[in-house]
Amino acid sequence: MAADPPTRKRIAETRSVRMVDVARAAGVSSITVSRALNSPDKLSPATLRKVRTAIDRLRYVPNLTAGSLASNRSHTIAVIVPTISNSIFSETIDGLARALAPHGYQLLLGQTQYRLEEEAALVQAFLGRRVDGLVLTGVRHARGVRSSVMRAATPVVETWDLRDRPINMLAGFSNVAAGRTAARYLLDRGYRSLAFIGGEDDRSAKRLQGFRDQALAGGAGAVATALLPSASNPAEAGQALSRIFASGRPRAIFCSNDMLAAGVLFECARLRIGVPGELAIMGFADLPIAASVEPRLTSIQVRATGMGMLAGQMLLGELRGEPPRERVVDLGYAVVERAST
Amino acid sequence: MAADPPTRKRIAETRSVRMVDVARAAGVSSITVSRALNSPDKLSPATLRKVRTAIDRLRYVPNLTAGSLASNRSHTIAVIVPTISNSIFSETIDGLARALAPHGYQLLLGQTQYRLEEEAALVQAFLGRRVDGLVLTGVRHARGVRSSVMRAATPVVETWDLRDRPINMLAGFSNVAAGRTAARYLLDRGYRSLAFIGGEDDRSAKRLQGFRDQALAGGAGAVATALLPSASNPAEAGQALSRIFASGRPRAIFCSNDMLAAGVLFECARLRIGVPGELAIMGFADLPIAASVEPRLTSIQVRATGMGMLAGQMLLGELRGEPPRERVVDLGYAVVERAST
DNA sequence: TTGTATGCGTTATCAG
DNA sequence: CTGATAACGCATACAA
Repeated sequence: MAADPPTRKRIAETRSVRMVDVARAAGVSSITVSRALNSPDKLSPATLRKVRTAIDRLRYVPNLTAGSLASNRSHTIAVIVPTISNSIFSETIDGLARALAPHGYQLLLGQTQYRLEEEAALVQAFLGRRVDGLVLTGVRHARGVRSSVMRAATPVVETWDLRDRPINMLAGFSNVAAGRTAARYLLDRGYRSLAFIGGEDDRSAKRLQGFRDQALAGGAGAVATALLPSASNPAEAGQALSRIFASGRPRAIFCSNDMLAAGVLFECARLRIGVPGELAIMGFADLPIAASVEPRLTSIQVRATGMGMLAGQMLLGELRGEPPRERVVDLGYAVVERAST
Repeated sequence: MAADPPTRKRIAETRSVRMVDVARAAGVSSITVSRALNSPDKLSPATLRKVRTAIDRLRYVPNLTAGSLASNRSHTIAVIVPTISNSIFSETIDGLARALAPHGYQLLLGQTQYRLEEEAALVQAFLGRRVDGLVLTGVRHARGVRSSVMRAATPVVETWDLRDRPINMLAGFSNVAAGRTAARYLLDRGYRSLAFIGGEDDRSAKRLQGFRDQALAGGAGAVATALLPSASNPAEAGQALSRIFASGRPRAIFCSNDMLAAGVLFECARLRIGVPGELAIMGFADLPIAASVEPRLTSIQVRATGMGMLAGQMLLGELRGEPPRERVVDLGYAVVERAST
């Protein structure tokens, strides 16, 4: 009893029920118990019943650690994200979890707080745990990550960005192209002076790059820019707006995350700035909140959940030994036009 | 090389580098390598250097699965939440991860989708993995959960609610009392007809219960109520508001989550309903968005992150063998008054 | 400070 | 369909 130290001690000293104990109770060998658990169809119904009865009676809980060591399969997938607090990533994790759960795979979670060295340390730790697969965020990694993963021959899926030669597999989209599309969309609607609010991370930087390139190409001037450390706090985005206003009044603003866009929208409400009349706002990711605020936010939809599910399916396929049809899947993105632009 | 099937096969057939290999290369025994990894201060500087050189040269990655089996310590904590998509829970997970990371513990994540049987299955799976600790959401569990956990003598912390006799430890607050406080707060400000929008889960139900009890005791009539399956989608909250309006116009509404409160606020903007002039809105959890919307939301702050951190500290203490000072910690809650009421 | 012997609980292999 | 035996790779206990 965990709540009761003396009792607990007694139990801890009692050796826990093992497979052989079940085997003895059922009058079979321990390998038969193993099969009852892992491939029940290989046993006769009678034996199976005996074993299951013994398992229930002894309340046997198989030690999966021992199983992992023996079989060299941990039935564990690790996912590494910058932070779980940014809902774009929790959506991806949710999708991944949903894809894996029916197959009995468990999820190990690691957060880098947007620091590459942290990612490298996590990868090392997860490889030590002999995870069966790895899901990474982004395509830029600390040196050593790529080679460690490849040496371990662990299947990996990179997400949330695109490139030609992934470590192993990739399910993502082009952030640069998405940024370009945002600029083109705004330019097409006649907005000439543009601004950008986003995070400091690699992917946000790429969206900015695409946005800026297209703005220049389209004849708009320089893009007023504010970069935030946290990347998803709406209040900070509101403050960033003031900083941008300090050096001029853009006609439209693109935010690299809907939470930031929402923060900008709320700040406009406080400042009595009409949206989209005086300032058009465009978000990114198409989170639930984008469709809920007033006016509803135009956004770029990126299928965060789908990315997680696809990553899961790619890993499962690889683990089953099926060669994947495509190692790089570009899930694309789509402009969702609403009232804010 | 994961990207290259033939090579991969070759590597898979090559036996991976083990501790003995490092030991041989360094001219020591394997236990010395083990100590270099786990208790380096017990080795002479010279030996330590030799071993580390060998580790680097051979690119040795310790097999933590084998270590877990031998030491009966997995350095793994499992956390089970209804869903990671609800940011109140991702905050708690974040706090937990932050508390554990410096101590080398990894996090296993399980989602129940608000289903108790799912929780029971996850607990079973995690106990099989011999996690060193378990963090559960809420105090209501499927039958068998309590006894399984106690039999395994695995430290466990329940969160997000309160009760006298936890399975083992608890870091939470009283949802019933929080609901009462919300009602009292609104009644004190003269709002007489009250409404509630929340989820269908146990904790939301308790907030409603407290809210309703206090409303009755305070002389307000029946509480118009809408229960949502998803518990955190702002658009659904907006629709729920219409349903409530169908049977009358409350003067104030309490939402069991700030995301829902925000959705109600946005719907009011669309319907041109003044907040708080015509309808006062009160949220729950004090998420970042509460302080960002216009008008800013009055909310009940519950320290979601702190709950996770405390849960982590309680587990770490227990794992170090320190008897906890308190098995039940009530983290309380606080009304954060803003412009929406 | 370092080493030896042994066990952790399961699954793979091969045999029957 | 069932079983005997040998790994799996590391840590603990004890010894030197």
